[in-house]
Amino acid sequence: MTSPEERLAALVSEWYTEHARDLPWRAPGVSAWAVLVSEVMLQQTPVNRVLPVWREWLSRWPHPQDLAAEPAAEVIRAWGRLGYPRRALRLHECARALVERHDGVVPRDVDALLALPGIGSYTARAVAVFSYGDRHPVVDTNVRRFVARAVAGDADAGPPRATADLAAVEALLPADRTAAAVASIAFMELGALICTARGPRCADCPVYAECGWQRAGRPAATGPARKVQKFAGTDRQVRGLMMAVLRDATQPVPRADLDAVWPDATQRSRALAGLVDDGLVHQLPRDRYALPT
DNA sequence: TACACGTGGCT
DNA sequence: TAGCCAAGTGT
Repeated sequence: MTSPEERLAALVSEWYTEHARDLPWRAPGVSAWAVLVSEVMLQQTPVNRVLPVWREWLSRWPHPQDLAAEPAAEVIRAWGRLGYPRRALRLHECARALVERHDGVVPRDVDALLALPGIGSYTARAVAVFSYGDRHPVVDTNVRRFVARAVAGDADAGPPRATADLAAVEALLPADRTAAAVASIAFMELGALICTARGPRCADCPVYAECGWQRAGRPAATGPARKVQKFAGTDRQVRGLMMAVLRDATQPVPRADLDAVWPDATQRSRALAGLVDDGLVHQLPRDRYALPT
């Protein structure tokens, strides 16, 4: 007897073994630290942009101790243009926490992982599953979309519901922990390559025949459209421009150099204050600024 | 719950 | 072209 849930997991897992991308953090023997770094870099960031930076980081800092020993400025510079540089700062803090609290070893326990800076519900479980092979539901945007379509029969996932989302994915996991880990990465990969947000490639989908959304006649999305983040003209754009100036500088930068990136003085002040408040920028004497030491 | 938080490629 | 989208987290 095969339940519909077991069948979904089996079909997607079989598809994965044949069609998975050959990504370096999936290679056998890759350390938990390397997996953790990849997961943080991949937060809201496309694979192709992460690849070169991840290789550089793991070559430079193969263990948490190596990153922990660096000044924050080096870490932020090495983050380059990956975006959301607070992630770099948190990864640095995470490395130091690993050294202080876990002897430099990435913990296997989800609650211990959750207690680390920059590690949330997704990343904690991703590390426990993809690195240690344990059985936990791993819920990212790809998995939520796949479950919404294949199981619920909706066009898209609704707003995140942490507890319900975890339960919905848990219900799809095979009992065996190794099979569950494969299913978890397979759901993500299917969402990334086939069950995509725009233009899903349903003709190539291993679940086509049992997909709830197909069976329902591919109904259109119902709820309000997900609001897309504005960027042009926002503080985030100003922060990004200022960070680019500071990354490229070899000496502390006068305020005037940061002011040059944006015309509106009120917005400049707010952006810079935010960067200082976040710990991404240090204010020095004589109104000069630099990346944190 | 809703919002802030970078960057760049794609349609 | 302008908007959409990409393996989320913290507050």
